[in-house]
Formats: sequence, structure tokens, C-alpha cells
Amino acid sequence: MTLDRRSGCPINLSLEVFGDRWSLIILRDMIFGGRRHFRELLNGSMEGIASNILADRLKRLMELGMLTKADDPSHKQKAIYSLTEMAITLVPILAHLGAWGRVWLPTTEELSIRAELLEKGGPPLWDKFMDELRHEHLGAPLDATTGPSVRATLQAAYETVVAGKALGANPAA
Amino acid sequence: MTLDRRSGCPINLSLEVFGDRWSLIILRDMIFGGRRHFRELLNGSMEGIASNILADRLKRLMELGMLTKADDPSHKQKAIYSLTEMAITLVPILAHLGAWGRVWLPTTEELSIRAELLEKGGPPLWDKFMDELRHEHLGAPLDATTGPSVRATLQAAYETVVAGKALGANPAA
DNA sequence: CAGACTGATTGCATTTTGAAATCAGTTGCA
DNA sequence: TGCAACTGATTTCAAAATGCAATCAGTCTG
Repeated sequence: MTLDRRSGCPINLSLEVFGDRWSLIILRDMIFGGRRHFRELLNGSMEGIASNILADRLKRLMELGMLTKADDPSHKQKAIYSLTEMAITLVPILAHLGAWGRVWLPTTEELSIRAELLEKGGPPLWDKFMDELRHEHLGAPLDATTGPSVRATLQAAYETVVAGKALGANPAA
Repeated sequence: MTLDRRSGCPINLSLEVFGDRWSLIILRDMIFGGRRHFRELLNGSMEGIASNILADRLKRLMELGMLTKADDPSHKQKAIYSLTEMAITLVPILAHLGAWGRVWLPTTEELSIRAELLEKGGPPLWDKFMDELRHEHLGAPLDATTGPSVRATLQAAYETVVAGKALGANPAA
């Protein structure tokens, strides 16, 4: 995980930032999972990231300007990681990645419902989501948005699918 | 470069397909550079890919269903690689990646002009480009598009910038 | 037939990854 | 006070991936 600068091509440079198997997973968990602490990212990671890899990637993402770190007042050793604007503007890319993966790869139903809603919502929904992230992570004022947060909506949909599948597997319930 | 299947999340699965430093570079060169042969990809690669890595990734991309390989009638040992629909639908993702990189990373002017035009053209231009790629790689009929191909347009813009920079550096020319 | 060209493969040193154990400081609770 | 649980990491070490250079066998050209 070095910073090569192999060429000045935008696609190449983007790949050098998150062209590995973990950086985008961490950002995904922060963006969609709302995780802000090392332990949350470590234990909550569906893919089972190792602690040394997580520490390395957090450090690297900070050096790249995608994350910042602040002390958590509640615990002297606790750190809160925040997304920068640079990371928040990845939302459309993540939405497209999810949409593409949903079409072409063997995704599971409950894990792809979020991608489906994000795709259906399109740029207006992505903008609303990015605005909420700016509020959470950068302290920006929230402009008059209505209803539940995008993350809560996506999470609720996920839980509905999970509940529905449990019901389907056990109709007597 | 194994096929982990760490989770059924669409973003994770997408990363397992091209979450490395070379796969998307190869696809970029095929899509935007029109390269179809091993040697073209090897020698034309701006980032200097090694031949063993290229062979490995071509094989992997075929296994994943992103590429197909056919004999070139002009030379019994020559192979022509073609994009599948799965790979062609990456165009919007590449466009977004390029747009993001252009904003946040130290791209060079001549290498980012393509990304800029692709961003400005938006989904209609991406659709036209994908249609052209389907024609080239899948033999699909080209619906009545007008004017020069998207790739030629992007290439011309690139060359204009290069020429302009040379002029700027040497006004007497 | 000589030499260039085709898509690779091989060997080997270096780098990256990943899993488990461990670390030192902090906190909550008995 | 004492002690277990928790904090963000770091250490260790084997395995895997990478990158470079040399090489390969078959094919075409002059």
C-alpha cells in the first residue's frame, strides 16, 4: 500500500487510492453503517478485516485526506474517525458499484436491497445522503430535509428483508 | 487474486472483481484505448504492467466473464480479446471514477481531458459509447448515431491538449 | 533460413497480506 | 483498591502477490 503515482490518469490515481480489497470496505461501513470507532469497524466488518490491516488502512486513508481522527471525550483512548468531503463524494461511485454488482454478481437479497434503493433514488437521494453525512461528519448545517435519514431508511429496508426471509423459511412464525 | 466470496454485499463482490491495481487499468485501455491484443496492452500500458501480471489478469477477467478471447485470422498465434456486456456496463463507473479523481487527485491536464468530456457528456454520451463498444466487441448493430465515435472524439481532445501544451512551452513553433 | 513477432511462462527477490498473539493505557465496577 | 473488560493499535511470522528479467515455442516476413 504505497503511493506510487504511476501516471497522472484520473482512473489510475483513483485506483491507487482505493484499488485494494479493504479501503472501500472501510469507507462503506463508515458511510452506510455509521461506524466511527476502530472496534466498530473491526467487529462489525462483515468480511472480517484483521486489526493490523484496519490500522494500516485507517492511517493511509488519513494520509490521503479521506478521513480525519479526533479524540472521543468519553474515553481518553477512544478515537472518532470522520469522513472528509473527499470521502463523502464517493457516494455516487458506491451507488454505481452497488448497482453494477447487483446486476452481475451473486449478491444476497438482504445485502443488495440497500444498493437497489440507492439506485432507484438516483442523484437526488445521493445528494440527500451526502448532505446528511456532511452534517454528521463535518458539522455542516442540515438543510431542511424531511422524513427519516437515508441511512435509517436503507437500514429499515434491510431489516424488513431479513424479517421476511425468516418468515418465509418458517411460515408458522 | 483469488475469488474469495467474503460476503454477498454488492460493493464487496464488485471489489473482489476489480479491487486490485491492474484489472481496471486493463479494462480502461481496452475501452478507451481500443486495445485488443496482448502486446498492445503490454506495450501501450502507461503504467507499465508486467507481462506475467497481464497474462494473469486477462485469464482472471475471462474466468469472471468480463472478457472473451478469439483467434485472430491474420496470425495463428494472435488472440483478440473482447469486452463482454458485463465489462461494457462499467463505463458509467469509469466515468464517475475519472470525475472523482479529476477533482481530488493530482491528475495531469492531458490525461484528464477525457474524463472531463465524459463527465460533461453525462449518461447520454455514456450510452452512445457503450453502444459503440457493443458494436466493436459484440457485433451488435449500431443504431443511427451521428458524427465521429466517442473514442475518436476523446482521443482528438487529448491530442489537442498535448499539442497546445507543446505550443505553450515553445511559442515560436 | 534469419530475425522479428505472437501470447505467454519461469525463476527469483521483494513486498504485501492475514491471522493470532500481544501491548500499554483507560475505564467501570465490586 | 483490585481486576476484568475495553481502547486503538503493534508484533510476529507464514503465505501469497508482485515485479522484473530472461526465456519459451510457434508463426510470420523478407
